[in-house]
Amino acid sequence: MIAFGRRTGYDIKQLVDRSTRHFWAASYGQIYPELRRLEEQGLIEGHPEPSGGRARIVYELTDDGRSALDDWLGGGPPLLYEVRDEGLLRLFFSDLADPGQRLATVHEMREGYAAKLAQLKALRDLKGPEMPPGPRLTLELGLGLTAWLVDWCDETERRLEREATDAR
Amino acid sequence: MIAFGRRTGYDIKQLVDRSTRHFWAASYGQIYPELRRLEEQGLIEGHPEPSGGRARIVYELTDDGRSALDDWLGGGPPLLYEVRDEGLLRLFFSDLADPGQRLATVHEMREGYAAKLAQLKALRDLKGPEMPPGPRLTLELGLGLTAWLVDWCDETERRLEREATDAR
DNA sequence: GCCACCATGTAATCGGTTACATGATTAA
DNA sequence: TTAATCATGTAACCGATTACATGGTGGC
Repeated sequence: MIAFGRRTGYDIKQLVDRSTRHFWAASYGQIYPELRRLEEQGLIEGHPEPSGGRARIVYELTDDGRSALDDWLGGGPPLLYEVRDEGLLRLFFSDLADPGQRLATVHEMREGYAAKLAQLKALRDLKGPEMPPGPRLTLELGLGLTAWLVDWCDETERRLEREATDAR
Repeated sequence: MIAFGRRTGYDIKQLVDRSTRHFWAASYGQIYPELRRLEEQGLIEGHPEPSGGRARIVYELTDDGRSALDDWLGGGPPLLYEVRDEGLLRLFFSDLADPGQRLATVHEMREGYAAKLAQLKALRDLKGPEMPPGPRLTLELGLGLTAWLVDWCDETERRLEREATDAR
């Protein structure tokens, strides 16, 4: 985020929430200590620039930081990929509950995915078409993927309903 | 997992790796201490059942455990949903690298998703059609979702290649 | 005899969240 | 004047991973 331009910790938090949040979140409790660590390592540099009487530290990338970034961008070690989806967990164990419960769980999942989809759409409409290719691509993927999830839930709900009536 | 039948910690680890791993992973370092905590809370009960000279503790659900499970299955608090995808992170920041890098990143992502898809397919072929509906549904979703991701990467690779040649 | 598998566990550490504390600035 | 926003930070805790340590069993 700092490589895109000089940033405060606060800036970074806002940016993350408006861009990478759906596949990589961050909290203040993570950001501020990390900024200190990165500065100790000489990868970034903080400059106090109070705005009025309000404390403010703007960070920028050092040459070392830039080359560390380039290393990471250039790839190498396998890419981390992790998902935690409690809805799916509930669905997995749904054979342990009464039959109607499964349909309710899928519906709950659908609501969750739909809410996420709405957030991503709002983001797209807010940022508009003047986005750089990188952020644009990740947003497009997020929109497509989440829409797929909503559709899957819809189809599965219908299938479960059909099966339930067939069984009668 | 214990609700599906009596299990050792080792059993649980194997099961998780063969079923929920793609949306909810667990390690020994998490499982064994958690079994102790659940027993302290009276939700499960461990019975030492050595197999030969090999130590072995089989756990089963108590009535309290069963009703705690039912509460969770019945829903309530919003479902946790978290993703960490380093490939997407790299793609997001790809405007900071040279143009060709983006294509390489998308390709790397494709390889990762394809590997995951292969694992899920192996799981399906292994377990076959005699799966209960819950596990079957989550596996189907995993397969569909991961296939969608592979397709997205393929399409995006083609799009980026086309744009690169058009620009010349 | 050896290797894959069964089986249990812990110590160190990590990455991260939650909740709190503080206070200035700006726009309605 | 008051609410939203800008801005920094920490303490307590949590959930989890990694790496290690140990040893028995079963099949080739």
